[in-house]
Amino acid sequence: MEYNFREAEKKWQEKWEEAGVFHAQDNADKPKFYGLVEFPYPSGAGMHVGHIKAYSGLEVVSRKRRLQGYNVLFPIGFDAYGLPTENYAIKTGIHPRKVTDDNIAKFTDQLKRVGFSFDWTRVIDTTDTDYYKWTQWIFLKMFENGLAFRDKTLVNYCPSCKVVLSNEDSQGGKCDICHSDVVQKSKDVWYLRITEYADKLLEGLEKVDYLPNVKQQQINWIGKSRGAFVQFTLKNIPETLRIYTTRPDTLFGVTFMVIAPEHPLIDRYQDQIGNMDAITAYRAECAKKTEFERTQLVKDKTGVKIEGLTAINPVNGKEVPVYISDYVMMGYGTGAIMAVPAHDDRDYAFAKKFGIDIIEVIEGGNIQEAAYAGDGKMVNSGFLNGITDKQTAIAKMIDYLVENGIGEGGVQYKMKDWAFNRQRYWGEPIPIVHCPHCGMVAVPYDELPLKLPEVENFEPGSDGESPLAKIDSFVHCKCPKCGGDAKRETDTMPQWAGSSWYFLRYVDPHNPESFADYEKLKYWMPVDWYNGGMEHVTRHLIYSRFWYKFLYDLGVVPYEEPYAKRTAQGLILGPDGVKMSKSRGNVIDPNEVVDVYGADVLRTYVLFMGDYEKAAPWSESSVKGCKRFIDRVWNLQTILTEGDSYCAKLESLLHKTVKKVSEDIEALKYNTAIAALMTLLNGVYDAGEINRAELRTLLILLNPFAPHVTEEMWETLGYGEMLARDATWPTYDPSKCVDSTVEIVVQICGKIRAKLTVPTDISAEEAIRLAKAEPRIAAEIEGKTVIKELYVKGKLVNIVAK
RNA sequence: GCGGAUAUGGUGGAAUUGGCAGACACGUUAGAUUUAGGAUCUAAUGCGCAAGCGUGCAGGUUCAAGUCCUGUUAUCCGCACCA
Repeated sequence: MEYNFREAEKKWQEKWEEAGVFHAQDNADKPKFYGLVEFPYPSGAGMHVGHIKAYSGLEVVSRKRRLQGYNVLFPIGFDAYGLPTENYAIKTGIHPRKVTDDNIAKFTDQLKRVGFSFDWTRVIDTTDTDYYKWTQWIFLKMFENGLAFRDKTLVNYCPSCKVVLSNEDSQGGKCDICHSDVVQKSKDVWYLRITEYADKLLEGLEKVDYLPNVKQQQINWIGKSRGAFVQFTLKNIPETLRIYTTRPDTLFGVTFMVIAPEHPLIDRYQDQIGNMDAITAYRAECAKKTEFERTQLVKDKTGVKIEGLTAINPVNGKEVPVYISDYVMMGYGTGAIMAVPAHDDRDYAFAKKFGIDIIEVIEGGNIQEAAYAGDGKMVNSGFLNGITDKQTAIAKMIDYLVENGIGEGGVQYKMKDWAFNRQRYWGEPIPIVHCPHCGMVAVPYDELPLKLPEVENFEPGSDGESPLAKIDSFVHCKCPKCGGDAKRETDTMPQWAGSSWYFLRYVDPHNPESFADYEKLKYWMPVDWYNGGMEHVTRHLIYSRFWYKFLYDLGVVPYEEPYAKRTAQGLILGPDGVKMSKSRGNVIDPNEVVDVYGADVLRTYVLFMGDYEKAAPWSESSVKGCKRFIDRVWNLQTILTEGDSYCAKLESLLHKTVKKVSEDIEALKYNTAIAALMTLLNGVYDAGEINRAELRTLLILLNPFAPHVTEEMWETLGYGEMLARDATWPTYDPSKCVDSTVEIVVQICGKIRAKLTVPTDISAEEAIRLAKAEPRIAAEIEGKTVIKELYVKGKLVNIVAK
């Protein structure tokens, strides 16, 4: 009797939905488990198998938890604002709302066909007014608390998408969406002051269970450094030049200063600069370079000496020249540095090129050859001379700076404030009104949601203005404060906004009074386990932690961290071993796999194909292997016998399998969990029969991976109505995981010479005696001196003889 | 350049505290079944005719090393002139 997976899968998906078995119960008496997967962006291309792998991990954990008696929240939703949809709308003229709805319908259908146990009563859509009302609400709270502000600065601008991008969206000088070169542009933009939470984000990492490299990436991204600010007086100019350094201990080795091309000092003292023409020319040259060029041309240092500007080293009164160079960034520290060529590679390269003095202040390197960044004895350094410990020297110097009022210790972060707006249509409107009298005024809370107006043309303005700016009825409004004529903010929020708090809405998705009820949050939060892609570890994961911590400070969410545990799945590569992409044509559509082999096979394969955390190529023939496995499970019916307890032949194997599968699922080792189930299956066929009690255990263990076939067998064979609702996860007896006899190897000097079957609890003496009694071993040690004899319990006997 | 990871059969990948390397699959080969193909079942399958040799490479520690130590190479990922 062949297994009709098409019929069975459809049937069980409907039954689960009818019975509501995967609905999370609020405030239930059971222990809770909140498993979270990154909700998809509903693109027109539909899902690919990578999504399936990403969701299958916690799908298995969630199903197992339910069988273990947990109240499980395993939700799904759609992160639906974003550029691809908008660009598609521009191209086709179809409204993004329609595009989004169609795509969501497509994704929903695909997800349901795989049989994921999501709670479909809690689906959220970030473009839904009931949802983005609260996104706007959180933004206004940030605005109220000074965390959302507007500032004019150089921004990363994508000329192709016509949008301002955050640093995170323009890594490597390429637009994250269309991959064209990003240019620098001066613009008035919204920022979220994420830097204010830098320390909290850093400290919070100590309390959570994230993969080590996830933590490390966040630490690097935040990029905290300790150092000192130092004031250098300028000759003939009534102003000081403030610099940041991590090496205040090398202050005596300063031979020049460098300021960034955009440094404001230059504009203020143009008259006193002898070579303003050359400097203006250099600045123009730098402005032309994209961020990418500027950071890529690392090898070659360029710059211009500023004639007429001389700085005075505050620790020794020495006069040093000031240069302008683009190896110093305006956006980090103070945009000015003290250069110590003897002990910094970049300063060294610059000094060599411009023929500037190099003064050694730390012994240990050869400054004729290269800069020396290591430790050593301080020399040429006044009161620091003779110190050999860097930390002591730094501490002493900072004390000196403070005492003399010329500087202080300080910290800097690589992380910048978050550019929080896009000049685009398909995003949450920023609920702010610009009033000529009152300035920026928040839209009152009771007017939320501020709905996205209908427009005809989604194309952004040529100067990078939002399409909303063209809608008069939207733009013109009354100031909520003074009632006078005012204009609305026309920028929208970036793609990352909606995903920064979605996990909170799942807890209470239909609440009209607040983003989520505090008591429900207290029950469900924090997310027990969050799985997603490595690519979201520095952006989404930091942003959402920031929003959550802000809400925590407001007192509207409990607990300090949103996610207790974070893991990441590896990519599924194309059959050609390269990352799947439309352009390469190596994308695998999950629907096709479901059609041909069934959902259970797809689910099993994506978890069996390799280490869950590593990338692995798709292999059609390995999919067939999983198909064979499922069919062999189905065919167990042909050798089923009666029996309500494990028979002796399979007892130990069953206990071992329960242990292995239970433990491996928790450790993200789905591939070996499935391998253990295959081993069990092979064992059953070797035994030639399986009784009802044994099959029951096998079905439950396999259920999280292959829920349809196991349900179908559960019902057909009369175990009950519904496995997912009625079954209990099996337990194992550790004493039964051990066999009564074990095969050990006998080694001579570490080389295997014989194998021996002995009782598991054999004594060392007895094992060695038996080993020596083996004819082959006896022959080997004949005439030699036995130096050492070892017995490793249940493993081996090793006899060292000469 | 900095940080992190990885390296095991023809392929994907397994291997507690160091203790039988190659679990489980895929593929391949042979056989059975089948009109044929496919599917299924059975057996074999690291390399070598052998003694032996085998976990990127070179050393080291140990009775014993994929695992620990030192050095080195390659690949991948993240950050990248961050002072």
